[in-house]
Amino acid sequence: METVTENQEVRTAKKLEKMFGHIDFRNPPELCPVRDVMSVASDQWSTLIILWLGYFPVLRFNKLKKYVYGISNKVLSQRLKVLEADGYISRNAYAEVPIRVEYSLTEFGQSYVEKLLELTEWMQENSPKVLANREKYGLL
Amino acid sequence: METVTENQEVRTAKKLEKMFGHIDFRNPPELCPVRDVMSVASDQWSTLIILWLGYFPVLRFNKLKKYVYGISNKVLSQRLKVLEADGYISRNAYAEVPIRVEYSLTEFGQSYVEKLLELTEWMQENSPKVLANREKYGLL
DNA sequence: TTCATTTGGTTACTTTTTGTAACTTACTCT
DNA sequence: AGAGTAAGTTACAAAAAGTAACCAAATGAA
Repeated sequence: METVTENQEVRTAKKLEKMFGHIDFRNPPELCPVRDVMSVASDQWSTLIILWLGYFPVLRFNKLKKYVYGISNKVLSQRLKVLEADGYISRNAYAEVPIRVEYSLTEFGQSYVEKLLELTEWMQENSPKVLANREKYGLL
Repeated sequence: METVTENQEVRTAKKLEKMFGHIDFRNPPELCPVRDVMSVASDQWSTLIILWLGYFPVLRFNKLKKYVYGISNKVLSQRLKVLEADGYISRNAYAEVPIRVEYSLTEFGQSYVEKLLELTEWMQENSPKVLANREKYGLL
């Protein structure tokens, strides 16, 4: 089992240093809002919602529910509210009957989905490794 | 309120198409393991653990608990087991008294932390916007 | 006229996941 | 003998998530 090389360690440490300075993750959430912001945006359901809104420019409640397989009305509606409050998505309701409500990414949400796609891409490439690791670990 | 431009939409859609093809997120988790793999790795506590292990090459249980502010023994121990099973971290126990257990990233974990750092960097840059959005939304 | 249908949710209730804090093991130091 | 230490575990309480029934308001069908 290889340990981390000095170079790798230093490189990563410098990056983290630059990013967090003195307000690092050791602080409680009140003093480290990044933690809170991140936990909303990278929540399992939120990421799926955002990915689907990156795929289709506009989606209505029931379409979202269909694409985000397995989500409940309750959680979908909660997450949409929070994501709207945080500025990732916008909600537009039209006074038709039955009512029509359209959700879409804001520009800010667009910029986030780009990042999220990179992470997802990594996941897509590497999930076979993870599954293989799980198998191996299961045998121990 | 700007809607998404055609270009942006098409670009993102192509990326998602390339990435997921027919086994997309509409499928239940059994058929879409990426969802499951991702929900483990991007869990709030897991990301903090991994970031800290990217910062320090080796950390013992109680140090991790100190850095990952607010985590409980129970959850820390659960997450460490899962992250080990998934291949991100390795656990080395030394039969001293009291026992010494060292956690560190595997090479695979190193490659993940790089991606995670990019996302975190985006969060660090953009969390002020999110906080501002929340304020604004709160007034409505 | 009465009844079923539609969308975008909400509500009450159950189950699962988290958090809290006390406890454990095994050896060493006072 | 009693206290301390590291790395957890365990029992119990609180919070979050899942389930499924319900709602409003108008439209179309019987």
